[in-house]
Amino acid sequence: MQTVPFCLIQPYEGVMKLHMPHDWSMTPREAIALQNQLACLVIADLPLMLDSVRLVAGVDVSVKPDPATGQDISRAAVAVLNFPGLEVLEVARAAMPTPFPYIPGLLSFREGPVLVQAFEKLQHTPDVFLFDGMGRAHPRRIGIASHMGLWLDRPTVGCGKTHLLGTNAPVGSEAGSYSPLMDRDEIIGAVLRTRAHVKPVYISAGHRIDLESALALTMRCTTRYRLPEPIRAAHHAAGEHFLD
DNA sequence: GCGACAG
DNA sequence: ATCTTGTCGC
Repeated sequence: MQTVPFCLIQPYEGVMKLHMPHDWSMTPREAIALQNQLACLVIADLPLMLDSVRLVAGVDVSVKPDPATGQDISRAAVAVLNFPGLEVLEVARAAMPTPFPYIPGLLSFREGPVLVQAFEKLQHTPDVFLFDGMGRAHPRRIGIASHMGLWLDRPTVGCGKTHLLGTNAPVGSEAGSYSPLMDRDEIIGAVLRTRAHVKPVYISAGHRIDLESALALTMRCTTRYRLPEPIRAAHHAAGEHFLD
């Protein structure tokens, strides 16, 4: 009698429901038009009660050329950690040919498609997602964290490693210090020193969360390193391990 | 025209 | 993002 190795049994569909399906194949000009349409749906003034958070997800994508064909392959990883323990409970992955060039302001059209595939495999329903990139701190107020937040209909936070938009005063040297990130008269995010003696990160509300909650969550997800643990776990999973 | 520009 | 050598420090 044939038996299926237990470790190979994988449900085809996960438990996450996606709420904002739309086509990803479009020109940069059309992508900008779509962003302008979707931006008004983003909610960025909703407090998130951290005491009610049980699961936090980190999201990341790596791009590497296929050794054989040379074409770029995007690999997405979503790591689910318990909170506040920050132990990795699940890692969902997906891969596909990179569908869109890197254009500042249009990152979600490059990384969104493969991320959606990874979201569909999740066996947990995270209370909040941390993204490697911006949320509202974006020219049209809809960076990848906000855009994916609409698909997930769950709280999302943008945590970028470098600057995209906005101005800010110098950030204090103490862990937890931050300066508002301004675009004209609007607060679009904050530059946050997660640890002493490290470069600050760029935090912004993604969707269904406010900036204050995003900052507090980021600090409570950060332990020994500059970046919060969920993102580190996702980055690690998207980079090295690749068996799909 | 020139500089800036998430990952 | 990825490309890459050495180097400083626990």
